[in-house]
Amino acid sequence: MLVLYNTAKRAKEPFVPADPRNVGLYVCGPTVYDAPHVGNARPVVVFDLLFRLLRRTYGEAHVTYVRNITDVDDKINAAAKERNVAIGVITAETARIYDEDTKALGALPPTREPRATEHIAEMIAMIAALIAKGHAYAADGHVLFDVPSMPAYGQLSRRNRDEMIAGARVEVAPYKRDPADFVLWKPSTPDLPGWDSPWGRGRPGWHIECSAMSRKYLGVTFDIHGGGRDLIFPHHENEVAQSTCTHGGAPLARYWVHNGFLTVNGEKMSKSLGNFVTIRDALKAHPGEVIRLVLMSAHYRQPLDWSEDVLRQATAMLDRLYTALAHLGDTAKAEDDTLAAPVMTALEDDMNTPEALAALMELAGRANRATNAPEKALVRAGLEAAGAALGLLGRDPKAWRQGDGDRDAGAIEAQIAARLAARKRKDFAAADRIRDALKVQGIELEDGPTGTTWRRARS
RNA sequence: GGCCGGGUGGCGGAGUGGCUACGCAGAGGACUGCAAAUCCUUGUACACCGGUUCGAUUCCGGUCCCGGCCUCCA
Repeated sequence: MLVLYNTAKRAKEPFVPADPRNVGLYVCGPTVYDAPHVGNARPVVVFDLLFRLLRRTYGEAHVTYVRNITDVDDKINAAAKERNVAIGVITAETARIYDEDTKALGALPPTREPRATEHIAEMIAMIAALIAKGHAYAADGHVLFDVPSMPAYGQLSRRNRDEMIAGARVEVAPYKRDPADFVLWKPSTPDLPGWDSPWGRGRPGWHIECSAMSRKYLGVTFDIHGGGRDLIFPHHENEVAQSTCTHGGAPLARYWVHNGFLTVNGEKMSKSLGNFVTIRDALKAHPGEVIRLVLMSAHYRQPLDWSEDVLRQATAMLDRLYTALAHLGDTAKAEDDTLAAPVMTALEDDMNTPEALAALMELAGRANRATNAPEKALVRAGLEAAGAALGLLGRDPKAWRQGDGDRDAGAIEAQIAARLAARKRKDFAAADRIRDALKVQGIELEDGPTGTTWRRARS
């Protein structure tokens, strides 16, 4: 039984889909104006984990995961202007990088990745419906959502209108009837992207795309809406307002799941603070699997501090796991994967990845202790099932330990053979010289009962 | 100012009203020609002050500190 912490209730709840044959998950995706950083990777990994969990429970064909791509936004316009290239160049390039980076982190592609610019008509229709129902109004070329028209506004983020107005740090635009009103549509000057609409040529506000696209691909009410916790307000609150008012009060999402931040020295990693590392740069120094494991090393709702030390620790954990797999040799896995159960149970408890990883490490210990084939087969089945649930351990242990570029393998094997010969004639000094020479090159030797194996040391 | 989170051993990080996960690092032992890998053993932890309780790290109240949202933000 999957249990999730529902932000709307501020409590853990059993997850029961409205229709188990058609489970819907919507996650706010990237605004494609700049290469994503590791903080942006956190929800990618967290919701990939949830996607895997749902698919495992309800069947791959019965889960729809939608993650949008926001390709119309003022930051994109600014980036295009700054680099003096067309907007389409920026969005295409950034979307490509995002795709490559998320793939490198072992994230499955979502079922759908709709783009905002391809759903302008749906947004216009929704805005028109909101105006018709008295929840929005046109003013000065803009269309605004009329917050006072919705008494329940603020439930998700648990803040009321008065507090927001009192705490507002921004000047209220003159065309707003109420300070809390937010933009659904805004006018575009000729140099900016724009679409014809009943309110003139313009472009959508920030929140409306998610309301329009989730409706189109998942329906009026769907199961889970996810994103970073910084989206709770205003983005998700406003999505709720737009969608429920368009749909006569039908709720937007039944469960809301929000991930905590990645921090650096305790502070949120963000573009504006400048304390970010792009996924791309992180991948230059570490395998994607290491980064993925780091992002799972803390519970998803907790802050997670990004540092060299956590990367080192995640690398050590993967070394241990892949060494354990190697220890199982070529024993085929058993049919029975019940040994993965503790990992699954931990994941079903609001995606408790630290506990799941602890259980996984215990399986590694068991693999190392296993002496007979039936037990090895059982442990392998457990490790593989648990690895698949976590999106880890998909590589060949030998490839992990020795690296993909095997260009030196022949030379290394030759050195190992020479050392073996030296050991046979008890010339340990010569044998150790060979081992030390390899070590300088980052090659570590391990003598086992079935011979000597080697691996590349990782920092 | 308003609203939210969080403070766990050298480090990362779960969890629990009483039996102190897991990993990394450290120590001792086994194995090894010596190592490495592996196995076994091992350590003083729960911000502070009160309260409830037979008993609190875990519940309640307060204090201090850190972070987040209220503006673009995963």
